[in-house]
Amino acid sequence: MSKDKILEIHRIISKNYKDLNWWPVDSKYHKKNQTDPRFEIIVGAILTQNTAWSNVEKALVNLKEKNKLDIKNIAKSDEKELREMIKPSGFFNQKADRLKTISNHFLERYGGNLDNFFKRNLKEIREELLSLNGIGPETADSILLYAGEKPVFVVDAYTKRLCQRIPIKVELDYDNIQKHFQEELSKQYIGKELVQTYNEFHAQIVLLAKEYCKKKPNCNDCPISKNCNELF
DNA sequence: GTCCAGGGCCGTT
DNA sequence: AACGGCCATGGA
Repeated sequence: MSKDKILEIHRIISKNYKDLNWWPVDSKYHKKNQTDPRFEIIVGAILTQNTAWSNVEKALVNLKEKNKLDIKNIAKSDEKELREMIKPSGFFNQKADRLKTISNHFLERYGGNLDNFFKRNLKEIREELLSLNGIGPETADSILLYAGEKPVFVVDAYTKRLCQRIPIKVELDYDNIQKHFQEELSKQYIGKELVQTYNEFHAQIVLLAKEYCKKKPNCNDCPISKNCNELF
């Protein structure tokens, strides 16, 4: 077996999971209300922290009903009301704080214009996101990749579990896993294609992990079982 | 009733 | 630096 299996695994699961409409946003809503669809992704990235997406969707519906999928409107909204709206997504007290924090940040530093934020240097804006209370590495990178279309690979609990079972030969902490994926994938892709590959591959890993590489794994029929040392 | 979900923070070792 | 407890809802 080759010393790293990332590219091979990517090749295989790309066949199984195609044309993923990952991180869908409500374009109609944003068109009608003249809001920035990237902010919906940012809100979703915070709301989905350790939370099922189905619960996040309920919160997003509530936010849309009151036109809160907007930086200024969250920044000036009543926090109690905000908590109520995002309640279905769980951890609603801290998440309301986090939405406030990031909205205030974008409003104060960038006049609420995300172009002004995203056009800056990648390392700088990643550090800036990480400096905000409630924005850790996965949330920051989800924002950078899915909202900012930056070449950043998102590592989540699914990715870690997969790496542990395959296994890959790097320490299983966030930075090392990310570095490994980025080194391997950037051998094959550059520029916009690389961004698109990071985007889809993360989504593909989530689907694979939900279907097969679950906590209680389903190795039967798993498309990458031959590339994996784990056998259940 | 139990387990789990597209994490992150904080306090204790 | 590493680890455990905590945050909370809703679906399986």
